[in-house]
Amino acid sequence: MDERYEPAAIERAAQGFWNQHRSFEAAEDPKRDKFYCLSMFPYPSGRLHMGHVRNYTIGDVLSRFARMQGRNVLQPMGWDAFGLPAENAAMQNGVAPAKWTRDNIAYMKKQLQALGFAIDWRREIATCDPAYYRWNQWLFLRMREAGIAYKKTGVVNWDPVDQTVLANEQVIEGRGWRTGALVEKREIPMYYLNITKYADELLGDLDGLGGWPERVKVMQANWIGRSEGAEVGFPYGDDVRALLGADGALKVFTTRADTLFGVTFMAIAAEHPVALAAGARDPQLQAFIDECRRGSTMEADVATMEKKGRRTGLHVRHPFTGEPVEVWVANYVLMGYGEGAVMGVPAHDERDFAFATQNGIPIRMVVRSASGAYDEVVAPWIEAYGEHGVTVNSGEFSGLGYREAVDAIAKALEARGLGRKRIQFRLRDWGISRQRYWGCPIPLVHCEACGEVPVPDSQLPVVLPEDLVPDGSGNPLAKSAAFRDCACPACGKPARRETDTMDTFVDSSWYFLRYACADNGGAMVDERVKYWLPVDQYIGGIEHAILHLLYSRFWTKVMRDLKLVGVGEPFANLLTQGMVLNHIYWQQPAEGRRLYFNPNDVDVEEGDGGKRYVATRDDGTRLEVVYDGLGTMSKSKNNGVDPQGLVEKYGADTARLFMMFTAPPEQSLEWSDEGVQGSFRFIRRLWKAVHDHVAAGPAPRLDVAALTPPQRALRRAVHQTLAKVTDDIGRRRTFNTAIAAVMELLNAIGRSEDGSPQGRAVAHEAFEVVTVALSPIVPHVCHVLWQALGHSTALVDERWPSPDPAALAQDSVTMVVQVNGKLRGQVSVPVDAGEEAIRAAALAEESVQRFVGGATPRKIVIVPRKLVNVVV
RNA sequence: GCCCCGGUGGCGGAAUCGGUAGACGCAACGGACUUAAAAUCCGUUGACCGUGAGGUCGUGCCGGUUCGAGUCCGGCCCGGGGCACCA
Repeated sequence: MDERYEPAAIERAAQGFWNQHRSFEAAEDPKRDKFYCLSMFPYPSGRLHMGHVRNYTIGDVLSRFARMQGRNVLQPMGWDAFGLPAENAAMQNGVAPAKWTRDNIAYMKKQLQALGFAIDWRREIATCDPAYYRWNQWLFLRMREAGIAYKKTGVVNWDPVDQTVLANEQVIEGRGWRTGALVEKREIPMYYLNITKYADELLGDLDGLGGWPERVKVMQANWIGRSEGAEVGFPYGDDVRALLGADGALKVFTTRADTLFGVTFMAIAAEHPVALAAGARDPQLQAFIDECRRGSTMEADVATMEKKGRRTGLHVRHPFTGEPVEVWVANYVLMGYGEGAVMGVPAHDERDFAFATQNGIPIRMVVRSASGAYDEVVAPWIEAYGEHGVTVNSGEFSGLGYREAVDAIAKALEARGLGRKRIQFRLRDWGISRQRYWGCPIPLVHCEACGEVPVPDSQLPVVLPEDLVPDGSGNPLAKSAAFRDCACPACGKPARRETDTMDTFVDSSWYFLRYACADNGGAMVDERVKYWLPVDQYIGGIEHAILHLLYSRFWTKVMRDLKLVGVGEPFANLLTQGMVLNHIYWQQPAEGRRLYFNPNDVDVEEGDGGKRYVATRDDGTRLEVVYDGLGTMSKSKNNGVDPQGLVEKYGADTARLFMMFTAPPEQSLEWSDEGVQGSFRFIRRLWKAVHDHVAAGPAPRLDVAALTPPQRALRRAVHQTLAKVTDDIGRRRTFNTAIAAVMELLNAIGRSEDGSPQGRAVAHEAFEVVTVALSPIVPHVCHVLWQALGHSTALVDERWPSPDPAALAQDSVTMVVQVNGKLRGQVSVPVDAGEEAIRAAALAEESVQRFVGGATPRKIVIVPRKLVNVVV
C-alpha cells in the first residue's frame, strides 16, 4: 500500500475492476428482491454541471447501499435529447442539432463514467434515437384511437416578424428575444392529451404514495385543484340574443353559488364568442380586445398585471330575479380555463371588489358575517367579506349557511335547467404540439381527399431528418419538401406530412419503462418491465415536482389502461434534491449589459467601509464588482463550476464526498472551494490512518471477552456508528450525518493510540467498518483500502454488516438534570435504574441542590435514559 | 398574484418522536515541526458578565401552548422553487 493517496491511480484501478467484472450489469431474476434506482436523465447540454453530479451521486450511494444489502439493483442512464437548446446552438454555430446533441452525449458520458457511477450502460437510451421515439408515435396513435389524444385550438406566443411560435423562455418582457417585436397571442390547432380525464385518479392516488415528500404531493394536489361548486347559466338578454342571432345562456362555474344574488356584473375573456361579436360592432371595444390579446400567456404575468375591463353594453339575465346584468370584457379572465366567463360578486370576492370599485359597479352584500366581523360591505376590502356566513338579501334563499345555500340554489337551478352542482379541476389538458424541429414528429398525414390520416404502424417511425439547421424563422420541417411531401397512407395520392413535433415532456414521461427493455425492437415494453417497475427510488430536482412527475404518472395510467404495464404509479419513492448554488458577481459598464464574473476570479477584501469585491480580468487588470448573493449555477450568471476540473484536481471520490457532506440532499447546496479541500483532506487522513495501521503488521484476532474498558468503549462507538450510518443512508437519506458519524469514529480511533494486540484488533475492526460504511459514497478509495486491510474479495460484492448487539450494550447512562427546564447538571445511573433511583440521584446532584434549595419539588419529569426536570 | 419550501455561530450545517442548541466540517487565531514555506499534528473559537467556579442571554420578528419550544399553534418579515412552450 502506497503511503500517499493518489486518487487518479486508485480510481483507474477500481473502475477497471468493475468494468472487467461487469459488476453493474443488471439481470432480471424473479427469485431476488429487485431495487430499481432511477435518477432523472440529463439534457445533453454540453458538459455535466454540479446539479448532475449531486443527483447522480445520491442515486449511486443508494444503489451501492442496496446492492450491498443483497438487492438486485438496476441503475440505468440515458439522455433527454430533444429540446430547444439544440436549436439555439444550431442558430449560433450553424451545426445541425443532431450532431451537436450526439457530440454532447459522447462527452458527458465520459464525464459520468469518470465519476464511477454503478450504471448498467448496456441499457442507455437517447430520446432522439428513432428506436426510442417510434414508441412515442406508436402510443400517440393508440391514444388517438382511444380518444385520449384529440385536437382543439390552443394559444401560443407569436412573433410577427420571424413568423414563428415562441417558447415562454423566448419572450422577454413581452417581446420576441431575437426580433424585439411585440409578441401576440395566436390560436392554432393543436393536439391535446386528456389528462383531466384522469384528474380524480391522479389526485386520489397521491394518498398511496407514502414514499413521496409531503410537499410534492401537496403541490400536485393544488395543481390538480379539485373544487366543488356549481355551474350557473345566465340567460342571454334581448341585446345578446339579437347580436348572436340565437338564444342561450352565458355559463360560468362558481364555488360560491351562495352569493348568486350578489352578482352585479359578468366578466368574459377577450376571446369569448360574445366578446368577439360585440367587438365587431364597437371599434373601441375591439381595440381593448386586441390589447388583451397581446401580452403574455403565462399565468404569473396574467395574475400580476393590472386588472382592466371594458363594458360591452350587453346584458344577461339573473337566473332567479331576471334582472339584467351587464357583461364586461376583462383581461384577467382566461378563455382556456373553465368557461371563459365568471360572475362578478364584488361584495364577497376580493378581485371582483377591486374591479367593481375601479369601474363604478354596484356592490351588493348577500352574506352576513358569522363572526360579526362586519355589518355592511364598504371599502377598503377586508378578508372577512370573503368568508362563509349566512345568506341575506337572497330572496327565498336568505337565512341559510354556506352549504345549505349552495345545495338549495343548485337544486333550484337544476329545476329551471340553468345549472347544476359540478366538480371542476384547475388542471387543464396537456397540449403536446410544438411548432419546432428538434422533437419527435407527430405521426399524421394531411390528405385533401381523406383528411387527417394516421401513419400506419408498419410505417413507423416517422423519422426526423437530422441534417436540417433552424434559422429562427419558423419550423424547418415545414420548409423541407423531402419531409413534408408524402403519399397519403389511405389513398396514395400526394399529401402533406404533419410538421409539428411533440412536447419533450412526452419523451420523459415513459423513459423509465424503456430502460427495462431498451433492446426490444419489436415492442414498446415487454415482460421485463413487469419485473423492474415500479421504480423503487426516483431522484431528481425539486423543480420537476409538478409537471414531469404528473405527466409521468398520467402516462403510466394510460399505458396501464391499454394493458401495456401492470402498475398505475411509476415511482414508489421520491427524493427531491436541492439546487447547487454559487455566489454571483457583476459589474455594470457605462453602456451595454451587465458583465458577470466567475467567483473564482473574485477576491474578497476587508476594507474600512465593509467588504470589497475585486475581480481579476483575463488581461490581468482588476475591477471592483457588486456581490449579488447566491443563485443557482448558470451560464448566464457565469457562476458555474465545471465538475471536470474538480475531478481532475481532486478525484471523483472528493467530488462525491463534498456533494454528500456539505448539505442534506433535499436542501440547496452552496459551492465552497474550501469545503472541497476539506473533503479531500479527510480522504487523505483516512488513507494515512489505514496505511499506518497496516504498516504495523497484521492485527491479531479480536477476542471480545478480553477487552479493556477503553477498548470496549471504542468498539461500542464502532458499532454505534455502523448502526447510525445504516439508518442514515437506508431510512433517513441524510448522507451528511452518516459521513459526520464516520469522521467522529475516525477521530476516536486516532485518539485511542492503543498498540496492544487487542487494541490493534479493535482498530482493525473499526477500519473495516469505516471502509464499508463509506464505500457507497467514496467507492474507489474504499475498494483499494478493503484490499489493503487484507481482503481478497471485492468490497462491491461484500454484504453490508449488522451491528453486534453485544458491542452496543452498556451498563450505565448519563442523564441530564434540569431545574425548571434549565440545564443544571448530569448524573450517571444504571441503565435499568427505576424512577425512584433516578429521582434520588437527580435530587442528590450538587448543583440541583443549590438551585432547588430547601424547596419541595412540585413535579419531577423523567424522560427515560435522557433527562430529569425538577420543577419547584 | 397563487401554490410549496426554507431562515440556527464568521461560514456549510447537526439536534431523527416536544427533552443537553451548535455534532461534523470550513474559516480564523495560538502553538509544535521546519533554515523557510507548504503539508501535517495539537489547542481555542455563539454573545455578554466574571480572575475563577459559575451565571445570564441566544435558533429571522411578534405573540401563544407546555414542566420544557430550533421543533407545535397564530400573525408578520426575508430568501428560494413552481405557475402549464426552459428542461
